[in-house]
Amino acid sequence: MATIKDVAELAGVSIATVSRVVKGNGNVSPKTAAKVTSAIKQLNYHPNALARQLKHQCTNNIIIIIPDISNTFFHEILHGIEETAERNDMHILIADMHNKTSIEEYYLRALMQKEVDGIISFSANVAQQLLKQAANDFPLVIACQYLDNIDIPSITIDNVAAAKEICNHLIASGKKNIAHLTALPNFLLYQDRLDGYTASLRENGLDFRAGLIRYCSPNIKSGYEQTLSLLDSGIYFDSIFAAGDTMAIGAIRALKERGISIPDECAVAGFDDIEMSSLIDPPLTTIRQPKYQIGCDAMNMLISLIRGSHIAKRNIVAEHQLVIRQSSCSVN
Amino acid sequence: MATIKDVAELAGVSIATVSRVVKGNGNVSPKTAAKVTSAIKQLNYHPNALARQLKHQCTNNIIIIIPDISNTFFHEILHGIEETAERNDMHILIADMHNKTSIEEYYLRALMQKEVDGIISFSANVAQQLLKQAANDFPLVIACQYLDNIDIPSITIDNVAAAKEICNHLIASGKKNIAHLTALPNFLLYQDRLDGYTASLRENGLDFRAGLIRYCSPNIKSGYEQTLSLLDSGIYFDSIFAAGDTMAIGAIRALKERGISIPDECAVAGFDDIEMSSLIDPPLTTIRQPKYQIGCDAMNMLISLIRGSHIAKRNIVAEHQLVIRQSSCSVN
DNA sequence: AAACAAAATGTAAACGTTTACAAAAAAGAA
DNA sequence: TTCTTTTTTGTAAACGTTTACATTTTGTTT
Repeated sequence: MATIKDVAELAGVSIATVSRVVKGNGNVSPKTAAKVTSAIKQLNYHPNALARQLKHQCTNNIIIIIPDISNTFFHEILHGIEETAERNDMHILIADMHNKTSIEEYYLRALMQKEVDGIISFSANVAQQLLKQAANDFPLVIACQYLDNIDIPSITIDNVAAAKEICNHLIASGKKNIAHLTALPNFLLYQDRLDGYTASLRENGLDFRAGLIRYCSPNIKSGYEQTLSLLDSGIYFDSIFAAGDTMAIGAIRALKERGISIPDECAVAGFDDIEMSSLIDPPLTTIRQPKYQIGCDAMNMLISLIRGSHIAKRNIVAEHQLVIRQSSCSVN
Repeated sequence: MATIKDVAELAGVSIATVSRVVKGNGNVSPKTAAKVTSAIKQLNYHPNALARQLKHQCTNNIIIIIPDISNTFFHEILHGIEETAERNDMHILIADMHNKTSIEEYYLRALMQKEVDGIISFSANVAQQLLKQAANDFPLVIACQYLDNIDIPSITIDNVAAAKEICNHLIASGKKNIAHLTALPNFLLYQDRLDGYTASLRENGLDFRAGLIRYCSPNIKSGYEQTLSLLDSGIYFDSIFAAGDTMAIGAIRALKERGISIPDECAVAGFDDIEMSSLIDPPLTTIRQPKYQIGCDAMNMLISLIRGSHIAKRNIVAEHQLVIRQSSCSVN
């Protein structure tokens, strides 16, 4: 590997001059520039990024921590992030946790070690102590994750209110026995949605029945399996609220397979409004999150943090929207 | 930001000693270690990763370049990559090109500047010169992309043979008018699949008709639209071979919407065997790529390149498999 | 041709680590 | 106690850049 020194030697100039040529803007005479350029070509020289970053104390790289990249929910958010990043000359890299918290921890450490300029995390699944410490001294934004009263820059919708709203809708449609598919509550947001569900029942004078709650992994297969198991359990229900569209899609598959009519015999509602939800049969009633906008806002927030500029709001609550489709209402 | 110097000063030792304590293995007396540890805590010191990497000349980070992260085809491959990486203490980061070649170029440059230890790219959509140069001196593996006779470590299936095989299957099922949905041929692999299609026609004595070829973006929506446009064109066809499952799924949606029975009036075949393909109605006939294995192999290859060990095969051809489902055969 | 200003180049000190090597301190053996 | 050996510590030179400052070269003005 040729270094700047080799180039300087070959071109017969000082390393400072080489650096100026590489950077482009420095005052260097055309003759010298030509000599240097030729030496660079000849040696196939590439400036070392680490040395440069060390000197500049910044990398222009930022990392997005995603719990599971195959969850399509994140894709549109990523668009928003990517486009905002590009406008600001930042480069984003995605760390797929694959639901392993060790990965989140690793990159939070990388942030504190200045290996990257900032992080947007869609997980918050490590020791609160670590999160707090990272957010305190470094640019970190938590998105789509509720945090129990620690002050970290964040953006999220109001999951409790949204879940309540969609359950109220089911109840208003005449359903009184709502089953709930949720995911393991290591993510607080599933806890929030469960809270919204119970709040809705309570406010409508319905009983909470533990037998109607099923824990899934947040994917189609698991939603499918848990719905079958629910059907086999013999417990009566006339609707399903799944805390994620993937689980809801699995539920629809199971119901159809058993010949149960949707929504008449059993209505289904999801959460997130992923792309597939409007395409399946029947189209899925769900909560739409302003995904693209969340991405943009999260990135803008992070950039402000990196630049040290003032942040108007450290905790943004984005607007959600109830999207009613045929899975919950015959007449639309 | 506290540096190693600050810690050394506070603890009253040399920076070498601090370094030894941080690293963990060095010979340092318990008393000194305690002093240093306390100073580290007190100053909230985190070693600078860039300085460390500069010294070590390696980062343990490798980048995966993906054309479009929302293409589920890549997700299972990523599993293979991630698990192999973890076993080897490497950390992977995903660069989503979002189909912009500028991003691929940027990270190839990052590789040459030693910002990362290696790259696996699922794109090859920049100047061949750049690719060649990068692969020549740095650890780079191209996966799932055919490269026109340049010698770069790679792994791929035989796209021509696979496409031929699936078209032969359609023809053997009695279809004689196969439409083809393909994607813009900036990716050579689509060219390959088209070649397989034409080869199959030729070998079976059927005419190639340009009107049966439609160019899509490789996603559901575009497959849907192009199929509708094909139907509206009035050109007769009795089957569709889509060069990707997402396009095929769009095609199925369009056919169903128009009340055309699958596979009797029109058979459909895809390519890739993504998760959704076995779940839709009717299940999709397709070519399965050994995705997980491709991920493992690509990563292992890259690790060998990084370690400088000998590589048995620089160009791996993975085995594909024709998966026949109901979208092409009523009786299965 | 001398005096000056402007442009081009070089020198050397950073950036924050790691690590050979040297030196000092502690422990063990005689 | 004195001499070795072992353990612990420190010194200083890397790693490959950038950049303030000093110096030299070039060009302009008189």
